[in-house]
Amino acid sequence: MTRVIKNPEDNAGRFNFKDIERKWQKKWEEERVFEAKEDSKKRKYYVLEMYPYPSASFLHIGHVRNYTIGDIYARYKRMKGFNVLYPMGYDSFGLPAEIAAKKEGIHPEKYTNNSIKQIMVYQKALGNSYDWSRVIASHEPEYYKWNQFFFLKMFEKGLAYRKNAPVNWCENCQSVLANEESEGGKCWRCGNEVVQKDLEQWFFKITDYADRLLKDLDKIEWPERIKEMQRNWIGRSEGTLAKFFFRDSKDSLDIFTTRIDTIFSVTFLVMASNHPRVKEFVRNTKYEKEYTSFMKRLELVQNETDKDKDGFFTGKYVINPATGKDIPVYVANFVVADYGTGVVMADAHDQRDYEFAKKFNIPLKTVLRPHKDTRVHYIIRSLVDDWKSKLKGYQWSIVENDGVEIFIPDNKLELFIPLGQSLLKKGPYYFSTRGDKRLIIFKDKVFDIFIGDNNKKANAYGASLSIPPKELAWSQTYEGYGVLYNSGKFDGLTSEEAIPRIQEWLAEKNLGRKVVNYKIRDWLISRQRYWGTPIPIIYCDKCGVVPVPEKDLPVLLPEKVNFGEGNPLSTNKAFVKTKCPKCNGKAQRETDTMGGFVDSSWYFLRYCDNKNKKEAFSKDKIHYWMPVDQYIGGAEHAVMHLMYARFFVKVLKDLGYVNFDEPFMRLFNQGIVYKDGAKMSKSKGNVVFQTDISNKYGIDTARLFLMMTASPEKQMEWNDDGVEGAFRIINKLKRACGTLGDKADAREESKCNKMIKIVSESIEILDYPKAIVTIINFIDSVPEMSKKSYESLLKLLSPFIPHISEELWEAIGNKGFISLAEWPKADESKINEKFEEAERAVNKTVSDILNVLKIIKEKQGREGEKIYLYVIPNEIDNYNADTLSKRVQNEVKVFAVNDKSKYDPEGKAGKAKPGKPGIFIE
RNA sequence: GCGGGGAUGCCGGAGCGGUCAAACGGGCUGGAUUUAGGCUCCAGUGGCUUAGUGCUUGCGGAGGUUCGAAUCCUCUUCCCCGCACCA
Repeated sequence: MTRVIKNPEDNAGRFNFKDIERKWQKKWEEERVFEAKEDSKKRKYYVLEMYPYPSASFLHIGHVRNYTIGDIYARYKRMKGFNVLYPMGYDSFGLPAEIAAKKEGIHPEKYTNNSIKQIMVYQKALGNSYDWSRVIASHEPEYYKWNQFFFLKMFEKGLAYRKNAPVNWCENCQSVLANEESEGGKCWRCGNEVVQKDLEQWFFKITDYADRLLKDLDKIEWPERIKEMQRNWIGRSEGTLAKFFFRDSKDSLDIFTTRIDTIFSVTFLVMASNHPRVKEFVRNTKYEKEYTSFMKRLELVQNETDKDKDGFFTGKYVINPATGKDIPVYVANFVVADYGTGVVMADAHDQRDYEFAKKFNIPLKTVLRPHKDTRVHYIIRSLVDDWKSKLKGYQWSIVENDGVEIFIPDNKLELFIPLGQSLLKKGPYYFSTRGDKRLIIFKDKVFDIFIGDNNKKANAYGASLSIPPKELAWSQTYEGYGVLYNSGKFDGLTSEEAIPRIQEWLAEKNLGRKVVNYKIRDWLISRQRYWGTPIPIIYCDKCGVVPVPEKDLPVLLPEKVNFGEGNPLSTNKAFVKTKCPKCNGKAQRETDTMGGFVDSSWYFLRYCDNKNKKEAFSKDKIHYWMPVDQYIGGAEHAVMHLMYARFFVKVLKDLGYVNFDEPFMRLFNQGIVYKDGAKMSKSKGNVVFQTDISNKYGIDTARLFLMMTASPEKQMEWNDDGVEGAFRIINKLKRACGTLGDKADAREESKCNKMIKIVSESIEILDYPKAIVTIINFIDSVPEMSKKSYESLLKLLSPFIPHISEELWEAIGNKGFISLAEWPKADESKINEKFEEAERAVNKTVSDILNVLKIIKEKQGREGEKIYLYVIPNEIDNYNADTLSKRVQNEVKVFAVNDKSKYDPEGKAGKAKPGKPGIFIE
């Protein structure tokens, strides 16, 4: 399967990749080429990759790809003259270290330090241009001290608080999880089922920032899908809070709805089963039995998608504030306790409510029909001689001589069928509506039709559409906006008009108000694990919850704890037992630690000032470097790290520590590297290691291959064979080095400048494959280039293949690092498209000649004879004549007629006349 | 169900209204060089065909807009990703 080149280094002609890599990596380090210094005169650029978890003691080519994407950008910007900050560090707190500790009997700290040491060796072998003097690791007290510091600041402001709440618990990890970490009911880390538990936990009040987190998304250049995920997660919706009072009581149930326009339709309420008041309602009533059996049923189907509607009557009645009528309160399995108030008003204009009502025989009342102006128009494309008979049983009338308007009483839906001349061609035909996605058929007939939002458009599309027949059913609910009826004084209003009016009306009566609701929940930061930042809180028997005074920070993570006996920190008595900072009395420390996403919420700030002992970072340095200009990382953090970090920065701004709103101005999501159709993983055994490739071909080859094969944002399939292509390109580059000329001709200059232009533009937007392809094309089309072009070429390539570029840069007599050389500028005045045209002409001529040859040889049997070929000098200059000769393997002599003597000293060509093409055969 | 992204040769992928669909890489076929292999170089690689610088198709499917569409519009099928009974 894998083709192995025996000694690639021999083939490369004296290249010894390993030596070259070591040589330049050493030089870069010794001369501190990539260390960033604040310099107010220089424009800064901050490139950052999400800092890795140092668990793996190896790097696979997926890692290599991720790091290379950032390195290329950093190197490019550096050569462009920016003061580049490009750091690396480690997200070193977390569960894997603890698991390894348990398994192998190594202390997590030792395990982590070893891992970091190991991964650093591999990372350094990549030759990336990191500023290694700024390394940070979040498990170090110098780092996590500031987690505690910021926690205390947030505690002061009420942004960190403790509450008892139902939380996500992962049995496997033995810890709670944040909402964001529970992915579809599974633990994000281990995939274990997440269960609900009521626990007292620490939260950060991210909900206070929901609106800003949403609005500021417009300020940043992120992939749309990530922004969209965040928007969905924040889940802002404007609606109404309405009060439903109990009969003869001052007590009420609050509901949240976005569709207060349907309030007159509300004939019952539904509550979430775990709503705190449900138990109270049914206690000691005949409904308690129903409750118990429902809860049992619920558990059984908990993890099924598409559950049937289920629930029970609570025995309570409330008053519909609009109609004044008594309506029953049910518990239903489709109501989410977490969203809104956990109580929903139910009516005839919601599919779920409708189904529920049918099942429990609750009466329904419709109050909405579709808008006049959103009336659905149809075209029948078929020839319907008997169309009138099709409409039998429906109420219909001809409108304005060009259509049929049909009224279906049950559904309050009007259909409009224009009868233009473009219709009535061929069958079959059926009806469907757009917008609310409902489809309608006439009896059992199927109509081939198209829907437009107005008559004219429907006509325009009409002839073109064909919708395949389906078994269609008309759902009984109309869920869209429409026109109100059965709604008292609001009759005749559209939904859009009615919503604010009803809100006002309810507000006047103190029965409701306009509200904005968010889906996002507060960020649960407590973890019942050892390997994390201790939460700096003390519980005093007298004073209650007391923050650890700043001067006592950091609260060090105790070295000795027992694993497997619940919360590890609680097993260290000396740690737990402490004195109250306020009253000096007996007190206990908090034994939960902070989740790792706290660490990663501000690490990018610490890079700017990683050695600061007095503060987390100095303002001056932060304000010089921040925000991160280009952030690179996986999409899996869309609503976790990327949300938390944004929140954290906003908090820090409000606390006066930073002066910007957003941490990452541009975000880039790299794609995943697959092998044999699956994500690389040790357990699947489909891992291609960094060293597999770098030992054989050198790390530069691996980089080049990874970058040229697929756009960085795309997922890619690793293919061993493909590496050789990249390897050949490097060899070609090396060969070109041996034939450098003094001066470039106009053609070369044109091509070179064009290359510079395209490559620069492509790298700028991280379109690396395009940049590489452009460079390859240049090498192929100018095999013997001038030294100047070659130097430009090397510079353009150096971000991709830094070691080899340095080596060749030195080999052709340059001093200093190409890594610090100035990025070439394209001189657009030198670019001339006529050279491209000439090339096209050559290509065409080549195939012509080969065809002619074929004819002569095969058809005329004149093999072995000497053939002279003349071409028009305007189109083919001497360079291209040479190329032509080469490409047709010297079987044919090709030359420009205006330079006959040079190519035809014997005068054999004789009669060729300039300006006239011809083939002369001797 | 909702939202986002896709579908192009044997494969990975360019092109994103016209001047050239398939750049570039891999694979395959033939040739040159070579003791042989590798490396390197050249040509071919959607289909049809009588030699062609010719014809004809062809960018998931159907239809439309346009003088002209892989590219824009409509619908449809399938795939990937996210959210999911969010009122």
